[in-house]
Amino acid sequence: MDDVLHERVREIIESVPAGTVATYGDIAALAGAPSPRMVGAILAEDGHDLPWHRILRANGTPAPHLAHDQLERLRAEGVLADGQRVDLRKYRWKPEGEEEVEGLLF
DNA sequence: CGCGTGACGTATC
DNA sequence: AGATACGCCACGC
Repeated sequence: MDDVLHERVREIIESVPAGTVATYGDIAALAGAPSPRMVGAILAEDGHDLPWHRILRANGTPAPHLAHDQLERLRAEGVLADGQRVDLRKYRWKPEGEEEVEGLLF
């Protein structure tokens, strides 16, 4: 195994259902990542197969270079964004109990 | 081993 | 509302 963390992050992101979004910090916490930066780094490296468009920043705004594409993809899934910001309070993915327990304890 | 860089976060001004 | 500072950790040089 290259990196458990690597696999973990990918798994978490794949677990995010359509129409929902998660923040880098959430993914990092659920995956047990030391810092949210790793989430971005992993996505930049192996995020091609993952629904990266469902990952937003802490304030509900997507990455600068992807913002345009990201918001459009999200809109197609039912996640309406106010031109720039997404309603995290409404679309924020809430992890199911077993997922976080299984992940954190392992 | 130090330094810069990065799809980040929080605090502060 | 914007910009700045610091922390955080992996990766390349």
